[in-house]
Amino acid sequence: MNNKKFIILDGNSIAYRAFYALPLLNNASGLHTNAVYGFTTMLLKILEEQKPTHLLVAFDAGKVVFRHEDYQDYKAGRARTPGELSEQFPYIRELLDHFKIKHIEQEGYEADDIIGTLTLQADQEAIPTVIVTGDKDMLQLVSEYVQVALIRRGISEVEWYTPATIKEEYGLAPNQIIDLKGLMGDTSDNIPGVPGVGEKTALKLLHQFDSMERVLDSIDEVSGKRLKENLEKYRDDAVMSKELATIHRSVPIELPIDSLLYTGYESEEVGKIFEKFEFNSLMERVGQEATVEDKSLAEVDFTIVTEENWDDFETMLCDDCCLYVELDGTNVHRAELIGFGLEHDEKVVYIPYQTAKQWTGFQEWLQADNGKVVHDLKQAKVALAWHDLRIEGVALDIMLASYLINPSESKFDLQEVVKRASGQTILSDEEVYGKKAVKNKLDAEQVGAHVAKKVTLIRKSQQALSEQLQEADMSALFHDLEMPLASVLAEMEYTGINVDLQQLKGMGQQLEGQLSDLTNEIHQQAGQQFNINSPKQLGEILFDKLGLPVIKKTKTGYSTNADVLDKLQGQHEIIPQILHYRQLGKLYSTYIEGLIKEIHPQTGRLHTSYNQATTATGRLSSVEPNLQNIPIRLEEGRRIRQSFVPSEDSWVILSADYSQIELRVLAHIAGDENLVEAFLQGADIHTKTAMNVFGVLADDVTSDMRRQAKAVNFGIIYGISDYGLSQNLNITRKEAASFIERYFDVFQGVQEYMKDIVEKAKQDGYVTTLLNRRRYLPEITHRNFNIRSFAERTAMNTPIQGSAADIIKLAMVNMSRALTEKKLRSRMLLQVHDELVFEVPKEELEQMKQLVAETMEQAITLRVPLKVEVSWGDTWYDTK
DNA sequence: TCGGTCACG
DNA sequence: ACGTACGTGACCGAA
Repeated sequence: MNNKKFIILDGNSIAYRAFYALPLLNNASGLHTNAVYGFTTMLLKILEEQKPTHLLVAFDAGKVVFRHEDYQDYKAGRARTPGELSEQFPYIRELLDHFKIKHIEQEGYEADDIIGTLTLQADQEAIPTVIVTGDKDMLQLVSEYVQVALIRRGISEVEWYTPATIKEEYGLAPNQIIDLKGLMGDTSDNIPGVPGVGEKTALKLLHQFDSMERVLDSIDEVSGKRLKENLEKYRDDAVMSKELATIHRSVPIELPIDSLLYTGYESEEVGKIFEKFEFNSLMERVGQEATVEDKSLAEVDFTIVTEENWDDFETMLCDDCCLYVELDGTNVHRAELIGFGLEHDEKVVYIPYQTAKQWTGFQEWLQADNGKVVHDLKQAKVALAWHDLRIEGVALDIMLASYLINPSESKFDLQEVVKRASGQTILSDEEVYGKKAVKNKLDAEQVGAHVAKKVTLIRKSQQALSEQLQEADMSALFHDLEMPLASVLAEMEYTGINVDLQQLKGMGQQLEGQLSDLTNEIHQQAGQQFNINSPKQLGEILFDKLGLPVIKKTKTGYSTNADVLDKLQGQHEIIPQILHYRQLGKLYSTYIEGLIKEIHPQTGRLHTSYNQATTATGRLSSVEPNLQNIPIRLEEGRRIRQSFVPSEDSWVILSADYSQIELRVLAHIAGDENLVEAFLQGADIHTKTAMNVFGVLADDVTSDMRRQAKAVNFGIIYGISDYGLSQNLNITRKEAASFIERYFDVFQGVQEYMKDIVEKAKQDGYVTTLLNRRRYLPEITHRNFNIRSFAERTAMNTPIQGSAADIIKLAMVNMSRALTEKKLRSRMLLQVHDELVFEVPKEELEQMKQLVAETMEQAITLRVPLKVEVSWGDTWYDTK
């Protein structure tokens, strides 16, 4: 019986991981703490989850490591440890001392070798042991008693390795990991390996021959001429690489595992060091109180307005008020109105809905043009509309202001917005009302107290937000675009779009039949019943039972997405059936059942909610239901649109979409001569691109060339990478790179733009759209290549996507005004990023076709014309 | 609650 | 040190 648990941490490796995964944190005295912080969170996780009885942290010694004696270039390729990291090592040791955790470094040896030596002891003494590291090489030490916890995805996760999981992932035993590395090398340590041998080839060889030595002894039997030559030629490198990769397990240290007994830390001691590093957020985890300032707002004095006393408050109904509308329920179209919070000159009242319904003075004030300040104007407008109330005259919506100031924030509910603007906090609705919204059941006193705080904080946030808008030069964008748009959207949402329920149900029945047939056939072909909707079960059928080749893996197992299944086409008759099943299943669950559930009981229509403060680029999004992703690309799905119909007889659906708006915006912003010229000529842009990229005349552009050119154009908009394009087109990276090169040869202005915008983002820390919408990109200077690259692509894409969003928003505001001015009965119903959908009485059709096209095309003047295509029909499906 | 998948621009 | 196109939301199964 052995109830010991020995954990050994690879100190350098964890610190490295933490350093590169986290932004450079500073404490008040300017000390960098990100590696220390990351190390600490990992340590706490280990202590809490694993409860080790014995514990040690091993570090590399700062001096020459013995491997250098064999191979001068060992680790030469690796960038020198940055000063910001090396200065943190002493602090990590100090931290460990406060935790009373032993740590060790041994002159001339790496942490690997110390760990190798100690785990050998653990093996011999049969002590269950875990190595915590970010270094895959350590997998060679795995055994019956020794597991590796490999740090993944930054530092947020660990993946556990036992002999069985290594077998599963690589088909190798732990000691073959060094053969693998000998053959394939490791660029990060500058271990050469054999040129042309990557992980795939190395694994194939090892599966066939078992060890690197056997591979080298049997080169004759290896398939592939080039491979044979390389193995022969770089034989010595392979041998040396394997030696370099081998962890030495006989470091001369006298350190019995029994001496590493860990009896835990003293909360107070650890608290002291956390205080030094300012790890406030971790205090509670070690049993110390976090010394955070109390920023919560004190109780606010308020009065509940009733029929008896409302005369006393008439004077508050004036020009300088903050207003908050309290709802019960999350869906605004089904929500109950609870009451109103009103603030003027530091006086606060709470007006229960019942009172508001009676108080005509208040209702008149609601509609008056008196410069109210609110949070979420659109929500207020829609909720009030459902209760036959109207609100007008709002000058400032603090939610929208906060969104413009930084659209990348994750939340814009009142609590978060006011916290950012004023620094003050109040309880969340959930904390006040409990999990389910049951505000009706709380008395007016309790609800009033909460609402009074909310409206008080709107006031406290107002000024800071206005100033920040001004400083960022976004006042015009705010007042002339986003604020009016909120009202336009409110009307669209409240209007809703009519659906033909019978039509939907009919399609549903048809789909049910097809799905059940498909299910039977798939089960038959699989030879057993299983849940086709479960990627896990499907993976087991396809790859374990039917033995199809594994194309891609996910974190949790086999990948079975459409890309993968496409590559398996032709290998088994089950594949096309599964693809078909997936397609129909999606239609049924999301677009038949899903939409039917959302039909409003009172109107029989679909009332979506647009989120005006969600996307980082300035686009809208649509929820409950999402009407911005109704199928169109495949005919079977497209028919869903047949159930989107006008709400009155002899009306039609009219749809207008911008043609190539993003590429036109790019042409304008980049000022690229060729691209501008192409649009001025009215050319088919994808054909034009194909001509340039493939160097052929218009008549010689094949449909396949056009398809590839189209993908290149998309790639350009997304911030192109050769890898991304190669994935999309299923071509090699080299081919993709050459497409891109030829594109940039022709469209040099575009290339210039891409370079400049990234440079500008680095300078300013943000990028902007045509209407000065801003998106911050702090990660554009990140040390981690991936994170930085992502920010660079975002810098290229956001001005394009965001400007297109600006333009259609502008068109919507103008269109709404035009409808009112011209007293038209037509209604704007939906926005789908580059498309507007209306319902139109036939008498207005001719006028509307003109008006919509003109309004959208003239929304803004660019170096290139904007083009709008208008179509109409009896259903949304027929607008093509 | 999270990850995989898939619908849209 | 190290994986990828940009921006979303809904549904399902598995934990």
